[in-house]
Amino acid sequence: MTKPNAPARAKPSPRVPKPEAGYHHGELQEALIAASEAILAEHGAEGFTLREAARRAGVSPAAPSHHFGNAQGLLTEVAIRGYNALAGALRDAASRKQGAREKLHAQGLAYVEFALRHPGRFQMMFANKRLVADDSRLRQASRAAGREFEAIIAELVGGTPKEAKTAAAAAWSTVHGFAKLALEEKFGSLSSEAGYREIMTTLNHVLNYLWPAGDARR
Amino acid sequence: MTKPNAPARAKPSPRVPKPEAGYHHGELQEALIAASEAILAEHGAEGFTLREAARRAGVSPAAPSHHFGNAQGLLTEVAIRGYNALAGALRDAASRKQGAREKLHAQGLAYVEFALRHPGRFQMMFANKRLVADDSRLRQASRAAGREFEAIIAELVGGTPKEAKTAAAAAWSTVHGFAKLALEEKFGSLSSEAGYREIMTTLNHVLNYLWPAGDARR
DNA sequence: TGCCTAACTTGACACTGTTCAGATTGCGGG
DNA sequence: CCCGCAATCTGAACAGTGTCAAGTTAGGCA
Repeated sequence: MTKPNAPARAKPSPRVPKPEAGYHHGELQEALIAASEAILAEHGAEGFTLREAARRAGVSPAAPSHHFGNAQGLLTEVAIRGYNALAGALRDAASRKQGAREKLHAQGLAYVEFALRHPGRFQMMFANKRLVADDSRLRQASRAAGREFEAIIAELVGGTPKEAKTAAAAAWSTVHGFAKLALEEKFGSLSSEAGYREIMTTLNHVLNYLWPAGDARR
Repeated sequence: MTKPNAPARAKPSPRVPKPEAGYHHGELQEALIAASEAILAEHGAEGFTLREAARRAGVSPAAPSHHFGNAQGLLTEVAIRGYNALAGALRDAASRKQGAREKLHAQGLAYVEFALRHPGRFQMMFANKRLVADDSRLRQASRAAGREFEAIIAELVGGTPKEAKTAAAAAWSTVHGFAKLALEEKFGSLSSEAGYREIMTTLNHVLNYLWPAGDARR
């Protein structure tokens, strides 16, 4: 029950080894990442444990070090994928709308929704001390996600690049702060789906307040 | 060298016991809280350890449990004091200015300054999983700090209580998100005083952008 | 076929938070 | 004055953590 990869039907492709061999797991990197994401989903960022990830992947506690160096290395990989998923969600949300303001609102909703639906992963993405903070791929993934914002912002505010940068910082701060405060239950309980929806409508009001329709700063 | 309280000169006041007696420390609660705050200041929220706090207070690792139950209890006390300090900083900042908009800007700067000057304490205040999240005194302290915002916001936006609540959520989200992102170095390095000042001017731009002088929503 | 090397295990170490029985202390009541 | 008792703190233990060095296995290439 704990192993995520039930051998429903052994893949017939010849080069994929059986996932449960003794030594030589074969796909340990992927298995460890998947296990880590499962732990984050189940127990949040504070509940992650390298040994538990190894346990779920069916290997000894020392095995991950050969692939990721240490726990920070593994979590960095998880965070990179998280940023990629976030960037995808932001891009998706914007692509479904027309007009810069509508795109930005949709991105804000998508950002908070991502945070509330995957709290552990989200918190870990922004837990610099638990990651290899200066990893170039991590920084790149983070900046790529940020650029999804900046692209829409530039479309919305026009103006000089400096103005656009300010507006992007403002937008990111708003949705990030809202997500963080919501996750700490500062806007009410999150345990029920009703509470979740209430918080999302509060977010809608906030976005309408800070980025109104006929914005003179446009 | 690790003990913060060097017995420079034994206080002559009769009722204060010597701080280094064997059993019966006398002021253990305060000593543990002070030690915890020192650890947070030196090593951040991730660096806190109950045993280290006990060590600095000159006491066995089991001693704190008699006063705070467990590590969460001690950290909850630290967080309460943090919220009180934050509320004081917000009140101070507002009291130095005239006009609702100026007060709000000053509060925003004070909020971020608090976060950047005391990162460990700030992060711990919002680390629900490491605190007794439903402690009534903690909730009260948190709401008291929030009210410092709401008071100014109500003055600024007027309108219905619902509008004021929306605006307060917007303001808190903005400064909280900015502080969190700044602490994760998403706006540049924080290691130098120059970087710190640059980030604070960015915050100024953000505040001017989101709450401009001649705000039509006022 | 045989061997080299990457992949993984084993066992250990220094930590962590928490529990529990017992030692110590000082305060209040006689 | 002093003595019992409750509050306070210790010491040792336990289960669990991340990481390292050294040993073992097996996949694939010569």
